[in-house]
Amino acid sequence: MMKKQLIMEKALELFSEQGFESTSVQQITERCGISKGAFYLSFKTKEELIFSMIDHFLQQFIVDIDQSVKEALHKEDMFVEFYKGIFKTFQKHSKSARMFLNENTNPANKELLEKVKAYEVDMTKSIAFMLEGLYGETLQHTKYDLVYCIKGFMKSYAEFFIFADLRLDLDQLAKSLAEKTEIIARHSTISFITEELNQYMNYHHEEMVSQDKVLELLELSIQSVEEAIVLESLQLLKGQVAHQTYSKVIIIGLIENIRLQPECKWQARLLMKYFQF
Amino acid sequence: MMKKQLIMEKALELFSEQGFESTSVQQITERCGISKGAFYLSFKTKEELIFSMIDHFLQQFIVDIDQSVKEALHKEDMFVEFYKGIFKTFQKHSKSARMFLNENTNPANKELLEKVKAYEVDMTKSIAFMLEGLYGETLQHTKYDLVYCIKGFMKSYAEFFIFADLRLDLDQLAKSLAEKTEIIARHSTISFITEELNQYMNYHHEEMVSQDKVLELLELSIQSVEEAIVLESLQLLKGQVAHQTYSKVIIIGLIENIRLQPECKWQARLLMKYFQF
DNA sequence: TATACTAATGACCAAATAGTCATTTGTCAA
DNA sequence: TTGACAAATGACTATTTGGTCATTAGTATA
Repeated sequence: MMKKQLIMEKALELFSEQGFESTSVQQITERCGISKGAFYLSFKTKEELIFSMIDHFLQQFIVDIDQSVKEALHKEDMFVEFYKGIFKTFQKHSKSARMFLNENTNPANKELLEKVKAYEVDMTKSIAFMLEGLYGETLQHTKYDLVYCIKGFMKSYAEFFIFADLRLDLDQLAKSLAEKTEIIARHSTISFITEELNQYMNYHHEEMVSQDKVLELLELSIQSVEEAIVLESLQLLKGQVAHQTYSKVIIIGLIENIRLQPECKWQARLLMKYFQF
Repeated sequence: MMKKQLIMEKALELFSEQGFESTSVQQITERCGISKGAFYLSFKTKEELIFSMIDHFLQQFIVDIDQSVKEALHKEDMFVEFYKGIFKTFQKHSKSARMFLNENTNPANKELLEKVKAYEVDMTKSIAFMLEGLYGETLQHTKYDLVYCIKGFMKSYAEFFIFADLRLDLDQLAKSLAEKTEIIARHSTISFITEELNQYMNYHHEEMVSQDKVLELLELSIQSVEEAIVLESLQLLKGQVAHQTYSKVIIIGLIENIRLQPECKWQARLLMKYFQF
């Protein structure tokens, strides 16, 4: 449905400018050039719009961050690549990023906060995964602190991307932060965040990957995808989620088939989680 | 006026729970146990309340941070002391901190954003000042990056204080972050934030210290302070702001007289700025 | 007790809010 | 041209919002 897309895009602008609470449905419909009734044909309530938006935009955002991690992994200058990817994502999705940063502290709505937190946990885990890839066991007890340092760097330097419209030297920034990250990784000895504390802060908020949820999302993709191979892979995967049939290697292959399709990136991610690969 | 205090305190609770926009005057008056009319005897509008609150609570907050810096300066474990002070402040003013973090990204109101940003700039300068004290010129071109790293650490670890109610080992946390900070200071060579970029991000938002503003705030203190020495110092300082009379050393002495009075801490800070000491 | 004054109340207002629904418009195939 | 169906409209409602003001309660002085 094209209308939904339009509404979400214009709403994102308004939300990133004013926040959720101070944006009215009226304003949204005005900016879209549609009537109030038309809005309620696409979304049952204003809340439903907000939740849809969080899923829609933060999924894109997280998938890109994930991609940065994956591409950076095992490269010579892993952290440089990582930070470059991160901040490119910040530039590309600056409106989403702003909304993300705005509303993840503002607990006007408990459920909403949980949802945003869940995405942040996702990001946290991506970073931890990257560190494990590079340092293996050698980092062990300072790992989580390093994760929080990296997140701190991201949040602090995000200011430059989100609140000012500047031409910035991304390479220089990435090099600068990569150096700092490596230095900490190599020299830091005193840790604060224990395994347990990390568990408490993260797993606590983690979103469940339920069978129903996965099936629902797969169905959504199936209806919007055209390409034959992708479509068939999705259908097979849907069958697999309902009743296990194929072996691990086949499933991975099927996920690989859909992974690059823009509409399926999140589904691919979720399936990996669901099958615990 | 006692009513004002009561309203601001209860409003702080509500704002830190729900944010500005989703808190109504009705809710505030209910929690205070007063009528709607009584509210408007203390504040002309809801906006005036918000602005008063930002000044009231963020001034306390910044003064405490400042104090942490001052007390830490030149000590053996400067950074440990600094971080300990910072996070104690976070615990003590957790509601203010939450409001601060909530609303400094949410530009529902431009003026409000400017005000909150101005306080953040204040904090940034405090940290820069501390670094200058410790490293002098040796740090020069990586100084501002270090400031942003420290701010990043603060923001990232603030999560533990503001969104969870945990018993935390502050000493361990302070040691851990101090070590990281020192490591970066000592080993980092690649900088990103130039003098100019820092100027652009900070001085841009800096709040003017106008004569009128200082006089107004001094008058406010004069009316609320009882102690003779403090009161007389305030009056002399007010005269001094209006027409220069005394020498620098005398003025500093007078500021010293008022500095420890809780109601005057912010005034002391502002006077130092105003006279450019 | 009578007077004067301030502090506090809550019914009231206009404006804005999220959400509804009878009606109109647009677009097909027959 | 007609009829059937979906898409879109905007006047409407019920509720909530920030803010006002005639009235009342409380208190101190004469």
